[in-house]
Amino acid sequence: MSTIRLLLADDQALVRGALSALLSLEPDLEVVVEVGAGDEVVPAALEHHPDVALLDVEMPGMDGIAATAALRAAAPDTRVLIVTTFGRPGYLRRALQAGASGFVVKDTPAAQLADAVRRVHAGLRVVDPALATDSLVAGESPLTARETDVLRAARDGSSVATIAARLFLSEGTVRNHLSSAIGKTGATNRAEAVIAADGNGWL
Amino acid sequence: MSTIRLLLADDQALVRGALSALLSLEPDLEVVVEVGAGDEVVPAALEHHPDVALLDVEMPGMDGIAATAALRAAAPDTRVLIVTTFGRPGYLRRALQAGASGFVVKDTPAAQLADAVRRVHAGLRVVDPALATDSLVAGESPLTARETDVLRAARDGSSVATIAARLFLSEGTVRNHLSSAIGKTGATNRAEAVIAADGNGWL
DNA sequence: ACCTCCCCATGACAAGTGTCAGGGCGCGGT
DNA sequence: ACCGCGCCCTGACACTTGTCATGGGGAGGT
Repeated sequence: MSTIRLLLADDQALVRGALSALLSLEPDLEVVVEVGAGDEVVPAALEHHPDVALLDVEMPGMDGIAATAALRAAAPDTRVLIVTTFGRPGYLRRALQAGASGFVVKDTPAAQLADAVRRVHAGLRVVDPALATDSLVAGESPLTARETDVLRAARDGSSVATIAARLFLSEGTVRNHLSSAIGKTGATNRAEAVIAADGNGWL
Repeated sequence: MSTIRLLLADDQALVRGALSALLSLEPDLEVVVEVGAGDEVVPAALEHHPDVALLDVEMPGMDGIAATAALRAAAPDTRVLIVTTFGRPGYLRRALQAGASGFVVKDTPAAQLADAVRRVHAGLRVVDPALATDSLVAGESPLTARETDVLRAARDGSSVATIAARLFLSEGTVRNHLSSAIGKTGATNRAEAVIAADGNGWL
């Protein structure tokens, strides 16, 4: 049986190189290509035909979730394993919806990573069990599209006026959306709502 | 000449293991102990006498800066190389003040890490050049102790009343400190001030 | 002794924010 | 045809927030 060919995507070069070194210790695994941005994933996959792609969620250009969807469409034979820092419940759900076969957070023991890769390659699903339950309780985002937009625009501390200008809305509308989002997130406050929604991976 | 003995501290097990694998590829480097929390650094160092300690800044328990200071006091022969995700200017300055010999961000090429370790071991200082200039322009925190406290308490989106209660201050005083911090950070707004100060590593 | 800076506080005003009731438009499902 | 829901808007009200003037107390430097 031949080796499992891997694509590695992470924006931090040091982590990327380190993971590559770690995985290369396994005789049945081989890193065939490394990239540092989401939009390099598909071209690299088309050129090197990896069996499994390890993607970080936080990346410049295109994030790991979008890259997953793009990769599934362009190279359906390549399975996707998400490897990320943050165990945001929403990330897991969205990653699986986008077609990922596995989801591992970066504080799982190093020894398990190679196993996860092999399982994904074998067609199994790999999901952090603790995270899976969190994902169920947190569920899907209760926010409407517009509420999400407005909240996202509020992340940098912008005022209502600025948000309204950026989204071409009236200030009153922005405040209504914010108020509604605050209610849905159980916050009392714009800043709290942003933190809550972001923590659940809803933004 | 014998090998350089390394201590590795990072809260993400996967990254820790991966860095260990990467460094172990170098014949002159040897990872003798790995820890996942800041307060485990000193005990581990006392037991294993590493030549160089690689510390992450963001860690549970004690952060990498505090761990650096503690390590310098407890084991002066061990040199410290900070390896961190965020190139916050304030981090660099505070790390060097705490006695670190080097400062590397995680998106530097993997090949350079081993070099950085060797230089630190040789007694040289290793500092990301781009970061060094940023650190100069950003400089030291202009915030007073109290302003820092208040801003830190405001990070989670708390209201003035909550902050005041938590810090045993009057609401008016909290607002004065906030207003002053907003002015100093060039923000127009509490949320912006938090982001700006945090981005500079002042919190 | 004096000055400066930080700390804490008060009171008052203007601006920004969160909430609510109301109404119009469009879309999809019963 | 009707209803529910998301979206956009208005106007009004109460509350929070940011700013400013002002003042007292303490620590440190000249």
